[in-house]
Amino acid sequence: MLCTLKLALFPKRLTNTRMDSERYNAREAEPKWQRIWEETGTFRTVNEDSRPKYYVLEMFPYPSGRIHMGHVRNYTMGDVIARYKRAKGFNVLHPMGWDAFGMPAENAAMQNKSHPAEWTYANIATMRAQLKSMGLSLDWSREIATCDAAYYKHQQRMFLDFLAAGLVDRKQSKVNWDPVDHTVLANEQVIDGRGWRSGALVEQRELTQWFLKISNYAEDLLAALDGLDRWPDKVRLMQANWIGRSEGLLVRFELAPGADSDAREVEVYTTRPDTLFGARFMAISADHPLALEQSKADPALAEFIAECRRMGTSVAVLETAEKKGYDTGLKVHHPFDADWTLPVYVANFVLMDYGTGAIFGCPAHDQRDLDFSNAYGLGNTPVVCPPGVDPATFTITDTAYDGEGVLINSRFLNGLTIEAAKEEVAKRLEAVAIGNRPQGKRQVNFRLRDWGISRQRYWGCPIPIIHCESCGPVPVSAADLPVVLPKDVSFDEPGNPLDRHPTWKHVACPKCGAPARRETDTMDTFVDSSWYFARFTDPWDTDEPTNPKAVDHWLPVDQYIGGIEHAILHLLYARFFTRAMQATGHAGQLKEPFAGLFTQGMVVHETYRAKDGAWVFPAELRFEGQGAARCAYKLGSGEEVEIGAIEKMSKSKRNTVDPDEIISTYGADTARWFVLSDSPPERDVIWTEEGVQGSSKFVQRLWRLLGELTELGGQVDLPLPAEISPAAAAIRKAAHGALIKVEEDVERLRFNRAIAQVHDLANRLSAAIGAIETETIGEDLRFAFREAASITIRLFAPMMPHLAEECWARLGQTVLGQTGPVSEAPWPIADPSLVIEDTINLPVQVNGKKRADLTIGREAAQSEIEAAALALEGVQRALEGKPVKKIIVVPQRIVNVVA
RNA sequence: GCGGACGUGGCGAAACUGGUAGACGCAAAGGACUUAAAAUCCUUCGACUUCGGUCAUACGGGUUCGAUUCCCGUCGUCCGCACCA
Repeated sequence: MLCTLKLALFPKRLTNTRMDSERYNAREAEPKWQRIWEETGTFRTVNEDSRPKYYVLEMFPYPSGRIHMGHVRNYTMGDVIARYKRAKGFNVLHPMGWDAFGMPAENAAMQNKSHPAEWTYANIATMRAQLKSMGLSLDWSREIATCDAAYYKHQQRMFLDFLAAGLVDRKQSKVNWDPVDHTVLANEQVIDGRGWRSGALVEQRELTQWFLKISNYAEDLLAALDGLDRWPDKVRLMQANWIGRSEGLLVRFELAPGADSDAREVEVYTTRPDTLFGARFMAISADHPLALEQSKADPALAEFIAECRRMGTSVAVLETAEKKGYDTGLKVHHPFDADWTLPVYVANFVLMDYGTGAIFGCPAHDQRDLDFSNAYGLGNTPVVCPPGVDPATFTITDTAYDGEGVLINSRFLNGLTIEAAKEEVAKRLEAVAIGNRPQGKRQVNFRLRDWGISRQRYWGCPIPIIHCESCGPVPVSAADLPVVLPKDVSFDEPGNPLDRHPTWKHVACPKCGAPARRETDTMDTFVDSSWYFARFTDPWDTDEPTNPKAVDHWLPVDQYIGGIEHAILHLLYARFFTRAMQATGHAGQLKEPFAGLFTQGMVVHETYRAKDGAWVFPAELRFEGQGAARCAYKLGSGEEVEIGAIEKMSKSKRNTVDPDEIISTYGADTARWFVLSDSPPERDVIWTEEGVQGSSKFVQRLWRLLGELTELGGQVDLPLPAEISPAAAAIRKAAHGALIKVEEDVERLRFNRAIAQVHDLANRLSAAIGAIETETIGEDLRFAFREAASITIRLFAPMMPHLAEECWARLGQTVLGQTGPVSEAPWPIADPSLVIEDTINLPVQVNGKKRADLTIGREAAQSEIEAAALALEGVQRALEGKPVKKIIVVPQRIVNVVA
């Protein structure tokens, strides 16, 4: 646009017109190549192929409306890998789909009176076109959308299979209720006491829910993390913490006689049985059956329990909440001493859903117990004495001791280490029986809870269950799948439209035929994304969710790429689903879904704020000055706005840059190059206008450089002559050296380094061109130029595929025998011998400080190097006549003279 | 509170397994070309310097011939988990 306008205004600028025509025109070239790739099916992948497979996958997007820069970064990285692996001879699977169910579609429906399906499919169409304009090497023939009945019918089928396999549970439980979205949230979806999507403070409610029994696999999900050696340690650690394994002991405490209770005992779970002789009280949860029983005859206790329930579970509440308790008057016997009784409190800090909902309190060695004990005057008994402290004087007042030590005040445990004492207690309590059960039992506990998947929403996968008065919940028969969402729904009022639909839920019981009612809850959308990677391997199968042959062929995903925000939720669910699918015959031999995981950083941008506090888009601003003096002004009014912190691009802060605008202004290659260039891929990248312009300039520079190389390379493709000039050797060295490094960097996903290598190569080739006299170009130089052009194009082709195609096509006009697009060309083969030189440069240090450089034969003997190093002027000066003690020569690296 | 990561020029960053600290890019300064601008090309670019060097990888120690890299401590930033018994 700008160019043509200029030409119209200044028609006399003929020289510039010529210059303009020599510029690379991304706006013409990019759609052209995208069309060619599509028409020739360049990136279509066939399952039956003799080449080794490589499955590269980026986390599929939610069709929110338009793609953002985070998508551009994510999909560019995946595309570089896909294109590189394709060039390396792999049969690459690189599919794309849509995580299409979810709340925003319903919110949009409420606001715009449009149907969620309409909204979603329109967004998919927009975003598909946007992704295509990025030039991604995707196999669009495998595209899936999770909101298609063709997809979710398989999900319903797997739900039924999981149900039959005992992997589904229906139970009443306390759930996290999001009062804004009017739906239940899984534990994983509650962040700091708030809904992960709505940000609303989560409430506790009792509801009957469907659960997937992820806790069945807790042990395996934890243990298998060790084998995921191509996952970031951080993610593995986060998952391990989330699963939260602990080894402990179940201990039964008998109720002392005289208690008015049906219960005979209270069981506690402890990881510190060694501190049993430090016990001062027992505390049970407000939801513990014994507490509930006792409250029936004790109104004060009932009130206390109600108070506990009213208390929120948000961080703020928990941090400030006092440790409160209510003495039930009940007593329990100490397991090792029938004459020793402990009072039983109902306490607000004991959780019903961890362990047994009851603990014994050892104030001396647990801060929380100590706070409680001090508040209620229960005292404490130190039983672990820190090393070097006299047991006789060791006391605890305000700070519990939870470190290492030796047991004291503990009868038969005295003198033992903590570990030995734990073992001794376990052994003794296992040997004692109460009734026909031992008093103690070792138990491994997990923090991981089962995955509640019921959501009171419309736009999700219907749970294929029918509730019958007499038969209970009855699975829909597989032949009746899919249970399709009704289209005629209204979003006029809050709540679940499925539930208030006039006819949809009224069906006959599949078992007895009596009138019954459909389950109106739909599945958590994380279910949809827990198996899509498997569906991609054969998305055409209409009968089965997956084709086990295709699953076994393609999976695990060799390289999965996405944001760190999915470190627990999606990645843990997908790992669980893989196991559940395997148990039900849907996942072949697959153990883990993602062999390699990479979590990329975000795209961040400066924020701008007007005087009235409103956020301003960068596109609405012009900038003046630099550094501290840099200012931003609104384009229309000229009002100065405040330049704020660099933050994640977000619509609310208006610090976004629209990929479409960047692509139409600079081209997709520029955008791709920029998001890869500045920062390491796992770190955040700061989007700047200068940076994009830099990338754009480099696109033009490569276009010119390759034009020159192509021209200098000549018209024929003769072999390399025997006689090679130093200039030609230098060019070959630069090209092959860069090739070796780029290959290594791309393999290790260090795209920023790979890009630096391409820059460096361009600098070297420019310098080489500048240094030669055009008349003296011999066949050796021509060969070197042709070779350098061919290598360079293929090096940057994964990052900037359109530019590469244009350069490749131009080169193909001069070099005989080169046909086809660069997207189908093999990766160049490096010749390492070209990079090795006869003489090397060795830095020489004296006492660890560099004093000189030594240029010496590559294979020089140690004695030769030592003598030459000592003879250097810089070394002699630094030695100041001091005698040399020894000389360290690290071959090919460094010489250090120690004086 | 528990667990983890990180800290390098004006900025984004490199530096392999302990071996020349700052590759590459951005920004900046100077120059060439131009009536001028853009674009392009060339040069400079950690600090100090008596031009020999000296000091520099958050700070303080240690190991080593040699430390951005390994160890200990301090400070700071970020992330995850959090009444988990």
